[in-house]
Amino acid sequence: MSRFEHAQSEVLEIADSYQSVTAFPSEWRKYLPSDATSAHWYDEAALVKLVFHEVAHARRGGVDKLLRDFVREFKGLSSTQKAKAVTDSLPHIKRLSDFDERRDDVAALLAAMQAHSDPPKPDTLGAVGREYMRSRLEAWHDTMPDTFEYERRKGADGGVPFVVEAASVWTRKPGEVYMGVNFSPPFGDPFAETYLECKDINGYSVAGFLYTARAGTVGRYRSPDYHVPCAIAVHVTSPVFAFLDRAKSRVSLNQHRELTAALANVLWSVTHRIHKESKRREKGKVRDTRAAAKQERKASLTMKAAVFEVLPAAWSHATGNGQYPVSARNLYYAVRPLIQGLVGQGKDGNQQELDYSYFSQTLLPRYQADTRKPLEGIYYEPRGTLREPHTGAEVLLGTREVETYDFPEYTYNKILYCEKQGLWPILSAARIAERYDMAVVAAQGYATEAARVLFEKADTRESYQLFVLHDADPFGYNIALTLTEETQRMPGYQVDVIDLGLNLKEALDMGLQTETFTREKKLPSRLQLSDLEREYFVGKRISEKAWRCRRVELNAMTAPQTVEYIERKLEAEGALGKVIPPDRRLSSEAQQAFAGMLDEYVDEWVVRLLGLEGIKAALRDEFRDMIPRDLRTAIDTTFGEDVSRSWRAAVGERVRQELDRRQDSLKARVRQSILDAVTDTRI
DNA sequence: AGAGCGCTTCGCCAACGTAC
DNA sequence: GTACGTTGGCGAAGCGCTCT
Repeated sequence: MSRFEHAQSEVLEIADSYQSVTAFPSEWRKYLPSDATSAHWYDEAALVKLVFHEVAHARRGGVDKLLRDFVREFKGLSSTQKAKAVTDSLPHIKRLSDFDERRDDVAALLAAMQAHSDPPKPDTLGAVGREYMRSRLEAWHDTMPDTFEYERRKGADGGVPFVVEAASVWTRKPGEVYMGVNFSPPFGDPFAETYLECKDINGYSVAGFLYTARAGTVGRYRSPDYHVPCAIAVHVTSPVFAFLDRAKSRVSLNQHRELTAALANVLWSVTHRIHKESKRREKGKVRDTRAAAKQERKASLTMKAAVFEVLPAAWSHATGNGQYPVSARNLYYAVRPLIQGLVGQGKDGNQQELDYSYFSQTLLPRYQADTRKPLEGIYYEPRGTLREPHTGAEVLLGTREVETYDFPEYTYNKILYCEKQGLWPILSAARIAERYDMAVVAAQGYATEAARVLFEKADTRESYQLFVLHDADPFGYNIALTLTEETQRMPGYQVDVIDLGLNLKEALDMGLQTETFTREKKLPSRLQLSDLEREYFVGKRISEKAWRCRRVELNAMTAPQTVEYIERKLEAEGALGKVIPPDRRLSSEAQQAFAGMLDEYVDEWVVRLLGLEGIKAALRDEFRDMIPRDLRTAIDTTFGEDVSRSWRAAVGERVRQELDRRQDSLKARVRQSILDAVTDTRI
């Protein structure tokens, strides 16, 4: 809504609330529409309008006035001598209808009439006056003593006189604005679109001006409660309003500089004390609210502080005092209700919410770093998998899994970290892990803490060769970097990791396809880039904070290319050979294998020689009645002893009971069967 | 001229967002 | 899941304006 429309929309509201400040009849001299007007109040256009209004009237059967009579109706021109002097200057005009042929002569008429009469003084217009305004304002409001102010200005605007007066009084309850024009309440606000300005106060319409002066009382222009409540009276007397038709009035007043300036002036005079005091109170108010907000903030904690404060309790609650292992997410759910009431309100005025990733990725690690002791039993969900060659074992890279993982002896001597999980099927099919005795970590992007703990262990406590495979883009490079060097989250971490690439130059030399991507962040600051890499990764700026860059992804290679690439790089980087343990281990392995295999061999031949399968079948048949029937009772008994067992276990146990009970006779029968078999001459 | 106040600037930190 | 750049709010410090 424009300022104009805004002002306009207030007009009706204002009009409704206005009351006349005068009561007719009254004792004051006042200008009435029926009073003679002065020639000085007209401009040419206004006089033309008046003259031809008379001419039109004559056409419809009215009197076609003599010019002389018309002139004498004006203020200061009623004497016959002055009228003669005016008419003499227009010898061709007898009656007003004569202007029909000579429209231009109206200007001459106006000039002559103005020349022969004095401009009327504003005093002739009269004013409501100080005492009357005081009595009215005090009658209508509960006012504060010694706060009444009154100001009057007289003047002329291009010869048209005016009197403006205004009064104000401090009230106990918010007051009103009373507006009068020529001793009458105006239809609308005649100043609605009039710009009023005095000193640093300004505004459209009286209400707007008063609002800026912090003495607003009407509708949307009402000042806030902490301002000085007041009532204002404004009165303007001027024939100007008689000449302005309603449609034109509001806009036209902007032309009346003297009048509007005087109006703004008297308004300023009667409101500047209110203004000052309101401003003073406003400052206090602002200070108070600021102090209150500050107090509020002090009373409430930041999210971080609140989380740190409740973490011990949340931990106890979530883990049952350390009884159970609990994921970071579960701990988060324990923290959430506890910080209620500790943290303040967010920007939207609602209680601030704790974001899971903020909690788990920022606050929880920082808390543990600050307190220098990890929260017992809290683990992060695994992400990524380590696959051992030969054994087929898979290790999920989670906190707990890595903690309990023991490197298998003489099984592999290399670990490859691969940024892309999708590469695993290719590596698996190519049997790279087995051919190089190399475990493969298939991950997604940045390594988890667990993955890096594993690497640290493999590098320092054991002596594995570590490799990383990544995209030829800034983030791939950074992933490789964070696998080697410490980060905020893992201070002190330092592991030798061999970078297999993808290196940008190599990728381009291989003729791999590049692709473009949009970067909306700075490059990771720790990267050391070659000129070529800088050209590709810095890219071209396409907007305020976006760059168009190029990269090569691992996926740009075909599967055979990938395999060939990895093998080539492993050779080039001096990958260790296959795992071969020392002599002692070799012979102990051989002994173990020998013993194991011999045992198997003997077992098998004993079974065959004695015909054990036949003996077993015969005994099964013979002791068939040992199979228990009271199975449901047995299950009930077992469950009663230990509810964690299964029905299968209960049945098995019952069968064993029966076997144990009759083991002597069983043993005897087995013994007899074997003896029979041994004495059998067929062996 | 000095006190008091408010505005601007700067650095810090919590929190968020974007990238993998 | 992790890394780290960006944002936004706050307080401290410094400066300048206003008022007395």
